[in-house]
Amino acid sequence: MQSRTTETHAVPVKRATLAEVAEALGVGKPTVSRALNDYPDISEETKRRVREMANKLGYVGSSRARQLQKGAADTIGLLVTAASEGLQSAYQSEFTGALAAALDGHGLDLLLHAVQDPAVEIDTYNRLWQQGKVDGFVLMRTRIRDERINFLMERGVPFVTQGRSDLANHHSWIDIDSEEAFAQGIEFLARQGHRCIAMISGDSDIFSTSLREDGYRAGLESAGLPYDPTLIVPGDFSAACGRLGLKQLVDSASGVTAILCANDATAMGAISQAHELGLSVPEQLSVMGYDGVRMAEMFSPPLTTLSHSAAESGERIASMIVGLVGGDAPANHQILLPAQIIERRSTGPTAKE
Amino acid sequence: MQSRTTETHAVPVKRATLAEVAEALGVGKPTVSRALNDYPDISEETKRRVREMANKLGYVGSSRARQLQKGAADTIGLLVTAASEGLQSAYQSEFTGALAAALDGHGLDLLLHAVQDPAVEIDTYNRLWQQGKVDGFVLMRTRIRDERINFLMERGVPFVTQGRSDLANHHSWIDIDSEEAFAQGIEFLARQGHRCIAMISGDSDIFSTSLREDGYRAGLESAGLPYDPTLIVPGDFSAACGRLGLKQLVDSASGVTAILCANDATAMGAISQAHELGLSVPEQLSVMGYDGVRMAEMFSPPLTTLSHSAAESGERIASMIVGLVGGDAPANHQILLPAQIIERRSTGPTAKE
DNA sequence: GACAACAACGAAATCGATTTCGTTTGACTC
DNA sequence: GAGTCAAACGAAATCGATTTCGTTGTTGTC
Repeated sequence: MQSRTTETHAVPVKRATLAEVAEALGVGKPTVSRALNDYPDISEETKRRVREMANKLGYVGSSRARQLQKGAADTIGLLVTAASEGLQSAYQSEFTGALAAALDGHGLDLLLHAVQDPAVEIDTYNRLWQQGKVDGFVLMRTRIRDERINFLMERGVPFVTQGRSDLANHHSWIDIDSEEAFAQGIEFLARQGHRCIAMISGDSDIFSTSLREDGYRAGLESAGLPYDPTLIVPGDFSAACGRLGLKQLVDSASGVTAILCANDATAMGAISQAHELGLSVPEQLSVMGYDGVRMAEMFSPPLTTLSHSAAESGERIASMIVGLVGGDAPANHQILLPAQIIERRSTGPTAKE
Repeated sequence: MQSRTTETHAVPVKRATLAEVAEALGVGKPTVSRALNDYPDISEETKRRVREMANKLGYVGSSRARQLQKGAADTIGLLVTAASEGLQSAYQSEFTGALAAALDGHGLDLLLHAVQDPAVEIDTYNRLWQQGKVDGFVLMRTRIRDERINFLMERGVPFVTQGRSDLANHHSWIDIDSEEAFAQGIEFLARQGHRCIAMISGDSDIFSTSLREDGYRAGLESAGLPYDPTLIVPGDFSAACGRLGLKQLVDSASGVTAILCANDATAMGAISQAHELGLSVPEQLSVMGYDGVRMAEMFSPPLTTLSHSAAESGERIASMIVGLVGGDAPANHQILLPAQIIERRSTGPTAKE
């Protein structure tokens, strides 16, 4: 590693204030403020002059002062936890990007905070809210008995979750109908002739995990296949657990010919391990993922997956949180989006061995 | 899609103010403020009482008011552009997560903004700065003649770039010694017997791209291999360009036996395409990536790559921007970090055909 | 011509914490 | 006991925009 220093030549440029614009124009501050905010009691002529001068002086209102007075930060908070891999997770980062883009469309900024120690998670939500740095939150990966939700609801903090929760009827959320999606995934595999289909699941404390497992069971049932609890192997949405899970399934010689994974990362890990064990996908083993992250398409083999749009989720959540913060939406709003199968080459008809 | 609404039961809890704490204690506001900020001219006894009461009242200072008075936002801005795939890029999202975590350690928050239209990119930097929403910026993916750098330098806005630039001597940056890394990558491949090594490169307007190509050439030279310009195929750091690039190299029947890609995403795309064309990796073709993203390990085959730590880059950039913003560091600071080869299974000795 | 009604704009208060500049109290000196 | 000095604390100003509440002119009406 090399490291060095050089001189800096920065010449700070001071920012123009509203008072300066007012003085330059020989009018009062309220006039400038209202003209810029397009109030009806300012004449068109004055508004024009004010806008012109503001422009000329390169005036951009201080959001600090504005926030203090108006009580709004025009910022939404998003906390990612190391435990859920944070932005390491492809889906979560795609969603985060989409959310940031969508919020921008509403004039809001996104405050991203990495929570390292789970013990201070709630404190961080509290601090950001109390400090007035954010007007509300977006929560990813809702958990079973999610204390964040209780905490925020208790103090009336606006928030929208990506994923349902135990208290789903009492707050705003957006979610993918993963139960239905997993059921369809199983039926799809069954139609291809698979009789013994396993699932590598997600963290047991994530709310959505049980929904996905329910879908797995429902799919099995509607396909007329027996349900064997040992065929659901626990995981944590990581690629690593996909490797482990696959090895375990193969070692147990359960006769599995297809595996539906809790998400794409896990599916990729499973495939990677399968290759390592000399199993070819999909000839000897079909693997299906969930989420439809972009990388899935570039995987080898390209991943068959239950896809849903991070962009759409992001946009809808943005609208919802804007409504909540703005107070236009006194009631909670809940949206369930469907996922759809994208068939690629990690799945195929079962081999006749 | 389903959508519904339910009633909300939120009971807003008002936040305690400094004045309230002062009154509850029967002391003046300045006393509370200074006690909480641990000023020396407040007696220990008073500090204790103030802290106690503040705690009891659940007082958390409004950062809005604090910002207005102190002129600092305790927030660093990071803009991701759609053009550079933003958080779609595994490396960029890993880095972003690491940066957020590191900033947290310094008591700063990260403001993430997605720039959709390149035309308003500079405006956005300007707005965030003028509004006082951020104290400084971190720039990713520096470009050749990067106007963001000129803009920020001109107005004395604190910033640190991840990647050098034309003005590298005049601002703070952190970068990976990609030239050296690529040279070593080529030498590594050459040692395995490869004589015809291609490169799938990155966007030509990204500063680092030329460095990587220089490294490629330097490696060729030190390995005593001839340089053929047609063996550098242009790309854009995406997986898609990896697919295209590989196809092009194969079609041209150039006799290439190894490919060094501009980053891991491109390498994965290339491998995926190779498989599709019936080429086995690494038996018939070796592919090496750059960055060392976590997914690379789970790929099939696991990717040999020139790895460097996003976490370390994030931490160092955080320290640098903190220094700049705090003014402790009047001079620029520049750090060059090394990358190292992680040999996995996407590379191997050249086949004797 | 007196008075209501309205349009257009300003002075001053406000948001909540920090800072500047004193003031008070007590200890200590000679 | 007057005078010095430091420790401990407060009143008021400050940051910059917004809001409240008037205050000016103007127009319109009878």
